[in-house]
Amino acid sequence: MATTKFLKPTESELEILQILWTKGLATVREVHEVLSKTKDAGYTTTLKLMQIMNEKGLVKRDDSMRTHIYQASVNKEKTQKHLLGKMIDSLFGGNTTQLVMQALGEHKANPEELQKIQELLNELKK
Amino acid sequence: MATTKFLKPTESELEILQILWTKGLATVREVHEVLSKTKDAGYTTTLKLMQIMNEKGLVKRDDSMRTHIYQASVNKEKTQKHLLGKMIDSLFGGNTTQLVMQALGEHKANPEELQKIQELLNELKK
DNA sequence: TTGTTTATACGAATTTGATCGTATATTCGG
DNA sequence: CCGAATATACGATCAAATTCGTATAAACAA
Repeated sequence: MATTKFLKPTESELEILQILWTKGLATVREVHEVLSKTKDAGYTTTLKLMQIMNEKGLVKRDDSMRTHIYQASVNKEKTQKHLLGKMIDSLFGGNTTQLVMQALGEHKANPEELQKIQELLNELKK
Repeated sequence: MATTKFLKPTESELEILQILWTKGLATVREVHEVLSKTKDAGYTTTLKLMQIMNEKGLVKRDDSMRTHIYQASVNKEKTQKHLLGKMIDSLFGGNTTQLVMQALGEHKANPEELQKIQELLNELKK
């Protein structure tokens, strides 16, 4: 079995993945357009990043046309899960509850969301 | 007011901060002793890291003796809060609920901890 | 057709983090 | 007192991430 090692995306790569996870398919220009709203970087910088991500296997691309079409090749939930686990270890000493409490305490959620969490909590209590 | 900009600790620095948060005061050797249990690095590497952290203001040290005594100079909760916020933004697109759900779903908590979360949830629902 | 725009490729410079060797000073054991 | 152990300082190297300039080719507009 080809055990695909998890490749930790860098900060910049994560920003690009976010965009690709949202858009599904996108060109470098489209990604760059979104990116440049919050970040100050040239077009070729974004291009290079995405080329490297392609080499690493973080994204796939269709280069059958002049303008290549990119998409994420790593799963969003898996990536979140993995990085979240790392943070729980490195920042909260493995204490998930503490992380949850901090997250809930600090960043307010609306009633609907609280309800969703409540439901999950009910499940877990059983 | 001197608005002290938040300095994002690196992975390695975070490991050292963890140890200092636990120990309170510690020498380079003590930190290194703990560190070397999980990490393979030479003594001078740890020393250098801590010196840099001192320059950055992440730690303070008492160098009135030959063997310097270090302590964290950044607050544990504040640091957790800050980095957690960054992760919510960069990895969960600002959606705190999603992070909480993933954290709870994936990493099991015991009944007592669930109870604590329940209490916080009750508070928030009001 | 011809010049402008838009694309990728590629290489190089820069920055940052991590690692370690070596120099030097101090302390300690005997 | 003297050699071994232990401490800090400092500079150099290495790798990874980021950034961008330039070359070149394709598409487009007039």
